[in-house]
Amino acid sequence: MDVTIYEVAKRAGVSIATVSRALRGTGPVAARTREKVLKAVEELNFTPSRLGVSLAEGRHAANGIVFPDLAGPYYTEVLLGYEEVASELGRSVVILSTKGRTKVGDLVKDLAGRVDGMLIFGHTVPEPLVAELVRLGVRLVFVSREPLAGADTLRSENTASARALAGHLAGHGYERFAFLGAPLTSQDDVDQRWQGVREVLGGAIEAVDTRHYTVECGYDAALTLLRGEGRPEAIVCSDDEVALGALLAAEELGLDVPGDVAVTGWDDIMAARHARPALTTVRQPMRELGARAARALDELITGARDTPRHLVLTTELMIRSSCGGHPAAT
Amino acid sequence: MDVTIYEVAKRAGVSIATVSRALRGTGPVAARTREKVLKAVEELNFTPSRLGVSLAEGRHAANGIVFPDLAGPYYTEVLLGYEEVASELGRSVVILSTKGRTKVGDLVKDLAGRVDGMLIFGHTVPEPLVAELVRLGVRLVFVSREPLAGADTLRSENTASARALAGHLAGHGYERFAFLGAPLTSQDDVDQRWQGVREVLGGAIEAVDTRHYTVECGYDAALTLLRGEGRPEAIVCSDDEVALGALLAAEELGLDVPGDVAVTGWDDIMAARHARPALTTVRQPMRELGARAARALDELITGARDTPRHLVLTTELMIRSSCGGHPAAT
DNA sequence: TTGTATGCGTTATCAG
DNA sequence: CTGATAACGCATACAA
Repeated sequence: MDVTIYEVAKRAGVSIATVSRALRGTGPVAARTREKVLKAVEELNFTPSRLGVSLAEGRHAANGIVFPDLAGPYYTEVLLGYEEVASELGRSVVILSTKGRTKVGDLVKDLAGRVDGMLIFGHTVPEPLVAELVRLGVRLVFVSREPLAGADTLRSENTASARALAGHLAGHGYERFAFLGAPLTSQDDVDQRWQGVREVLGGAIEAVDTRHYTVECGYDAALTLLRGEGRPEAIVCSDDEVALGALLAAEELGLDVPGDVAVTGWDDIMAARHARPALTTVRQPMRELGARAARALDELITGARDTPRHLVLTTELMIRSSCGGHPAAT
Repeated sequence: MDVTIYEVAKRAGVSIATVSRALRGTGPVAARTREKVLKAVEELNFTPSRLGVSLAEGRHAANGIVFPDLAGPYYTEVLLGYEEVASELGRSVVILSTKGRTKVGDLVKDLAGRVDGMLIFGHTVPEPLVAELVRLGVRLVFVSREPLAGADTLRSENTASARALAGHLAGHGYERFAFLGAPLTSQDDVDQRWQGVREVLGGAIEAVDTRHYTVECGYDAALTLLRGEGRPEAIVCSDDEVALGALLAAEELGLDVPGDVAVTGWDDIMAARHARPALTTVRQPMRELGARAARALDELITGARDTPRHLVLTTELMIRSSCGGHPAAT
């Protein structure tokens, strides 16, 4: 990456303007001239400097994405959907993980200076900074967060799905429930799920903090829960990984699922279908969340749309065998 | 991101050179002058344009990473280790997934124009292009690949670990083995593992193609294998995910692990420890692979080192219960 | 159809 | 200590 447009121009015996035009087809160029240019480009192995192009075009042709971590399939899937569409649209993606990072603000601002817009997961970024970014005119799309002014938001439906799930479980005749999830910070996905099941189950369900959304944390919390007094008949988990942990805990204790205790997850990650018993869960279109975010960002950046949009994608209740009742196909 | 250094200079009543110096401490600036500049910067909320800085500095302060996919913990872990250290070194990371992508060459070249160097997994990029990148002077570090000239390579030890694993299994008295892995393309990690176990087990082990390194593929392949004639006594899997699939297949068929058939994995992903039975596997320092790659790249880029280095990280045999014999702690 | 000149936002050199 | 000014690499109005 050393040869510049000037060298190409000199070798082809034309001006840099002509080289530029010939390469990007942005203006009239005589067929013969084009050939000369192309030949020179070939011989010199010229590739326009991204920096030069971006500076002149006034755009980065890159999207950012900030996530807390990449543990588990959820963030990964969204990321892949995002990257795929971004790439399709000719945009690179620059990542930023905030896990264990101090000075997130500086990192996010730096990122903002490298991209034309970015996807931010939930409440990964402190609210004041979000406000500042909006004020600075950074194109933003939030995934898994409540709507806010000045940015797109995108999420999967939670409350109604949670109600449906709870209703299904109640239909099996269970009467003592537990909700296993990380700290229920307001406004995020998990909180909405909790609210949903609670609306249906009321006092029959109690929440248990798992600290994190991991198999390990789910396992630990479930172990304690299942060993204690008044073991619940059904455990509704905040996501599939926590649920997989619960499944392991049950097995560890020699409890049959769903015979002794029913377990449900959320997301429908690949492992959910393969778990024993197969996990009843709520399928959320993770990949699509990322893909849509990339498209939305593109609209915002190109100016195809200038008013924020708030979208909620629908989910699907996947009844499998871990919740008991009528056994279903996997 | 609209205010430029000129506006700051004007407001502070100084030249842009002084602003630049005041901000980066790259030259003498009177205390009083500095104050004025800082005040103007504050009031205008000025942040130097990344593009301008990069163009002038002649560096992107960014690293690239190209991977085939992000399915499973392996790539994700390496990526996280990479991003963490890169961030520590003040470098962003821009990603590129090649899965299902046509024109990988163009994408990789574009990426090369956006970063100061990049990490490439195994043989994700066609060899001719690798050669071209090397020729162009792009700083490269390959992870999980055999050494090549002009670039760093980094991998975990495979052959000896595989021999140790095979030896351990042989010590349990098994006599019929199967190796479950994706197509054994030459030179990559899995191939080395296969060679290793083969050296020890010889004709007693046969290879089975799983197409991909996923739980699903492992499950399918193991199901066929375990249903067939001459069921193996031990299945050595190319990685933990395939092994988890094998575990599920065994359970599906009502076979006890390790009673009826032993199963081993590779990588020691989190799920390996939580699997029932806990998976005997070879721990590979995935996170460190990424971290080291970032450091190596930094050395190459800053010029702290100019001759390629080829590193092999050591692994650790994790004997757990899925391989039979003496039961061990998890 | 082609060339000239300017802008894009910094950094850094070299005179004052 | 400070200020012009030349890079850096390209795109693009505007002229010719």
